[in-house]
Amino acid sequence: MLDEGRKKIARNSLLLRSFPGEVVEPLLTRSVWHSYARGNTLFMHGEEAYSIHIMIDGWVKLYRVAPNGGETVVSVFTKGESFGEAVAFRSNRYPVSAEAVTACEVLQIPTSALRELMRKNEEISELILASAFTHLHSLVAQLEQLKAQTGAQRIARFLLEFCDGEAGEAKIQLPYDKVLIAGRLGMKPESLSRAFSKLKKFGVRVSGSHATIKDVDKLRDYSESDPADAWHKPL
Amino acid sequence: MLDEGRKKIARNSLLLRSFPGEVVEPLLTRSVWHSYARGNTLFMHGEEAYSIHIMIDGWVKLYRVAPNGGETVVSVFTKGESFGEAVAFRSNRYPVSAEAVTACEVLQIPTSALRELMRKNEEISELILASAFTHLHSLVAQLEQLKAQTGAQRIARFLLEFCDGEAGEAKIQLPYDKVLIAGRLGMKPESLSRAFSKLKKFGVRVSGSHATIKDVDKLRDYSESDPADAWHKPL
DNA sequence: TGGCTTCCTTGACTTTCGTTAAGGCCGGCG
DNA sequence: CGCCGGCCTTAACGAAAGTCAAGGAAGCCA
Repeated sequence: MLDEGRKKIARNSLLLRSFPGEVVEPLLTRSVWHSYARGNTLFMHGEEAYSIHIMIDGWVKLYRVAPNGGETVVSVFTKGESFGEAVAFRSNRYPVSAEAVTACEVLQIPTSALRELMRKNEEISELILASAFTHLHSLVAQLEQLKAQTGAQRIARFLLEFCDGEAGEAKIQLPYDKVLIAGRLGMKPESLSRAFSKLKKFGVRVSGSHATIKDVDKLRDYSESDPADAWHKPL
Repeated sequence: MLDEGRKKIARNSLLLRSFPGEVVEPLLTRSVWHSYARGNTLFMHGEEAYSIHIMIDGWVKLYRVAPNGGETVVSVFTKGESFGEAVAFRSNRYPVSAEAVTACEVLQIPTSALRELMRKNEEISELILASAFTHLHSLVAQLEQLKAQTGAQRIARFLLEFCDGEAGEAKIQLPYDKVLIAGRLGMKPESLSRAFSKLKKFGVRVSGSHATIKDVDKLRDYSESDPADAWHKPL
């Protein structure tokens, strides 16, 4: 069941922490707890959605498989994040599939419980929509990056997301394996490798799942520069 | 003001036609009518959103400008479609900019009117969210296409969207200029040209803003095939 | 320890696409 | 009519990324 540590993470999740305090406990009571081993499927594209998902631990990827067999990673979630809010409103079908990429623990709130709550508490609708809007927003950002930046720049940006506010040197733990990072950034693992080596001359070292950035600001400059200009940047 | 023809289009728009009949008229009365010349800006990225937009005529593009200056077309809307629903819930800022790509007419419903309505009528929240969800869905589809398909395949799919259900031969009017089509599909105009000529051997002719497809099903096959296999497809 | 798998990297080759530059088509206008 | 300016196409080149194939490093298990 739900032990206190897990409950605490759930209460602090991006979605629930904006909820008025008195509604959270009843929601948790009605929620379902699930553990998944690496490689397990949470749900498939086209399935009907009965719950929204809050990550307690581990990593989950949302992906689609194109008619031609190519897999597209849409997003990757971890502790405190949530997905499936948009389908919670109407009984709807998932537009993507979800798979555990590490062992993970997920809290699942039945949409029925949420809808009931929405009816009693007007504010909840807006909060849930705000989450959906955040996802929409991040998809737009992803589109932009994919169209306007080179692979190496996308990785740079990806790395920078993990050093919050730090300046100068930063050490980073890569959160999941490189095949998935490549997928998330829209390229093949081979291209990822090559892109990493390009970043060496901007002060990035990678070994195993550990990366170090010599100068965060310099890397940020690079990640926002025009690809066409990148070659004549001073080192 | 709102003449009857325009009102009719508005009432039949994807958003409003799902609304209960009695609430539509008051909404229209509180709405604002706008005409834009080609090239005019409806709103800019970062501006605060006071209304949602329903297209009555013409075409509007939503786009973002990356820090490095590159423009990304996020989506393109025409008659009967609407955008900006997601920001209507909370007073929020637009995540994209909007520009008229042809002369166009737009109906703008103040978010205040909608919110008032949402409070009175529980169902409306869900309907608006359904719209937002549709957009989210189409962004996911766009991501997938961008990552998993070649330029020529994306154009094929784009063309196929305009021949609804037809089989065999189809004639299509390209809706806007090729620079914008290229942007919408994530490529440069030159690449679009080249891709069009690749499609010749799949029975696609383009001249000016007019295109003909000899065999819709064959083109659909091509658009869904694995890029790696495409070359040994029988003609 | 040795064999095995999994994950990652490298290299050579090919395709795709952006870049640059040049030229064609066409409609407006003097 | 002839000139001009958009808009589109073509070609030549180079950069970026996918494909194919080989090999290295780390971990697991007997």
